Amino acid sequence: MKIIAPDFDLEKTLNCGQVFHWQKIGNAFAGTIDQLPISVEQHGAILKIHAATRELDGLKPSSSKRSGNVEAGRRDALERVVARYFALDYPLSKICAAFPHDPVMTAARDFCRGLRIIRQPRWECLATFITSSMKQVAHIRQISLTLRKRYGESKPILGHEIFAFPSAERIATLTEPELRTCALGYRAKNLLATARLVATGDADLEAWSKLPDGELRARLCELPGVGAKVANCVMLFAYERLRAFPIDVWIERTLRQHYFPRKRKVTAQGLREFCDRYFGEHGGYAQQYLFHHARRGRRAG
DNA sequence: CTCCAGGGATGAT
DNA sequence: ATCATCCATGGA
Repeated sequence: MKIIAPDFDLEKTLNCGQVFHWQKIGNAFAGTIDQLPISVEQHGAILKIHAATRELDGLKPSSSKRSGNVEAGRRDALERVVARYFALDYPLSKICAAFPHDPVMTAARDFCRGLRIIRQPRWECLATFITSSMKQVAHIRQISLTLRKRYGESKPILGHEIFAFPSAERIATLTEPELRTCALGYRAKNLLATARLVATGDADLEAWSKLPDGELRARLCELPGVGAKVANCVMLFAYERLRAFPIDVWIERTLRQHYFPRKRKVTAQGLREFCDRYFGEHGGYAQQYLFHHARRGRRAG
């Protein structure tokens, strides 16, 4: 099926470092939206979507009455799932127009046109970013793939086998030595401990969605392996908190270089306060644009 | 080979 | 409150 996706760049959205499991197959990207395996191919403002029919029947039925047309119901459900995941309902042009008007931000905005912050499943996003500490994007992708292949559910799409991210309950059944064989290193202990908290319900990721930003960040930071940076990533990518501003080594380098040139003695706390004040309501979006531009903006390839 | 990566926890100033 | 160190692993 096809859906219209204005102000959207699929490749930038999936390769900007916010999500780590989508695989390029020909001109399409294959992956899962939570448990649903799909492939997506972009042609201008049109997205061509493929999904297995039997998987669609597990989706919630449409609220609009379609007079018992099963096929139409499936298409409607699939369109809603895809549009929600890629956040096609967000007014991207307005968000970008509200960015600060400085040369650095303008260059990033031009480079990242069509990049959207997507709505990721909470546990999947949290678990992935726990494994991200001091890792390059390429290796985070490799860890995600290994976890999915070993402990996730297999889902065929377009003749390829892809895998859903394993549940917290599944991870919680493992031992630390088992997890370490997925090349997680010291992060295995944190992932396992957090999986157990989520599996038992002591950490209720869904209920936390009702908390204000400060309390949500505090709850996330109580989890093993989650500090301010990972918490802000999860808030931005899985809780729709567009103000959350993750500061990693790339962003810190960019900020110091372009916004505080020739100035020593800018503390981490000082940077934090500057980001909150200067980038404001959609700071997370601005951050992601700066991040992607800094990483991929002027590379050789 | 060396350097570094979407950091966090802990302990010492 | 800020700084130093350690933690595993692999890409560049």
